[in-house]
Amino acid sequence: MKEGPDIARVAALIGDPARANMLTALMSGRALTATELALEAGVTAQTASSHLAKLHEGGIVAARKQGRHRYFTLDNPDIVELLENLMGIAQRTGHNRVRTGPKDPALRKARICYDHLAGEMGVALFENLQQRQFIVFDDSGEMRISKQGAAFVQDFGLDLVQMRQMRRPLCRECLDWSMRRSHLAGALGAGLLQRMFELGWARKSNESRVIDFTPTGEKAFYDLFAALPNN
Amino acid sequence: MKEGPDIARVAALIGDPARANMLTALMSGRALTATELALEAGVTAQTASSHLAKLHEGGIVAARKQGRHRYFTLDNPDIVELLENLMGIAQRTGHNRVRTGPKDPALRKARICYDHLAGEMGVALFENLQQRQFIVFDDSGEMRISKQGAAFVQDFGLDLVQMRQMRRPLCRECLDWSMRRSHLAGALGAGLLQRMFELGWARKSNESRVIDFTPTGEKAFYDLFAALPNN
DNA sequence: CGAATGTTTCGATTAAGATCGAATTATGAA
DNA sequence: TTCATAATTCGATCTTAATCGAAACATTCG
Repeated sequence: MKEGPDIARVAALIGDPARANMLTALMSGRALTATELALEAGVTAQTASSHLAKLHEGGIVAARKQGRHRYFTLDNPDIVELLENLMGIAQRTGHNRVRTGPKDPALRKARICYDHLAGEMGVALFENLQQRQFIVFDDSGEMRISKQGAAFVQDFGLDLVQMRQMRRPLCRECLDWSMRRSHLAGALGAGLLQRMFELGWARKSNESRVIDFTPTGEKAFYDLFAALPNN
Repeated sequence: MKEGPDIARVAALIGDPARANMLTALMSGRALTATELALEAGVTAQTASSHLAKLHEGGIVAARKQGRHRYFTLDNPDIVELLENLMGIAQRTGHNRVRTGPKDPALRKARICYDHLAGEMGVALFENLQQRQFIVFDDSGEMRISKQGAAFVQDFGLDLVQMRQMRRPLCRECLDWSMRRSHLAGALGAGLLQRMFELGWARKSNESRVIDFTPTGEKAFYDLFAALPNN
């Protein structure tokens, strides 16, 4: 009865509402200070400090001191994956009283999921890339980028060679809890969003996970990522 | 501060030690009764009943009534994935006082991880398949089975065509918490273990997650899965 | 230096929920 | 039917930990 790693320890750390709120906020991929996280979680700074100490001790978040601030981030990619996983299950098993998407329409439309695009636009992007067979599933059911897809994203300005050298998988599916459909994660998902920022199509909102697209940026997005296969 | 799915709800369900023990036991892939789970968790039947009601209500476990027993299983593959994920993190972030593997040597050697082989033999299997390039990582970093690999497993007696029709991915890596290295999960991992049972190489232990190999079975296993690439 | 801001420590309070004994319901066996 | 076993419900107890006020500590700025 006492074999194996102590999953209760880790799960309990995430299982407190205040801490879960903090972790959700950190899914924005941004480093946040203790005070910001306190605000996000709806608790006082003292309480937040205690929670953050626990999360840090437990290896869930990493802390970095800078001046009189302490910045926190999620400690490891597998933590991100765990939280994504949790969100999917929480969404699926949540009582029906819960609305199918976030209250905030902007959040539902485009938000950051750690470092890639989620929400309606994220799902649209993913499904378009699939339709055009830029992303395909091979025999073993694994997702990968096709030759045409590689050409397409390089044309868009991504350095595929460099991205392939990262230990992180290039293509990964991530269940979108607001849409209940998949969007693109992995190095490719992150790279595409990064490039959209560079092109000035969009920028991160400062106080939430919303991604703000400029009108021109949004038009360019749909021009490029809503094209049909046979165009 | 209150956006998105309620991950705290799910995490808190897993975060209680008694419930975590039950879920770990269910990772054996076997359907267990309430009493068995009570024993496993080290609590009385009343307490277990209350926990199981919560897990069921929360969509974590599925219940099936049979006679005067109630059998419980993990409700969904993504729950299994979540637990595997949690085990990996719990192992990685666990304090060093924790030994690097399970106490029970048999458990460390070969155990069931939901429906596939884990432990030393699981890791050996996975690494051998990789060495012989039966399992390869393609450009996008995704794992898949090679042509030679497909021939090999079909020769072993698996029906690849049927396995590919399952929605479940064929090859998946699963971090082995006792070895801190990967073993093979997914439909292929499950199929291989299944076939080993059929061949009489091994059988599930009745009261733990240990997989008992017969002497002949173990020899056959190492003969087949410890061969070098150039043999 | 002193003032302001960010963070942590300490201590006391309080709320949530894990636990079990006793009793109850359900099913199968004799 | 009667008995035994499995599972649940109820009620009471008790432990854990979340919370915040007050105060201390750290760092930057003027």
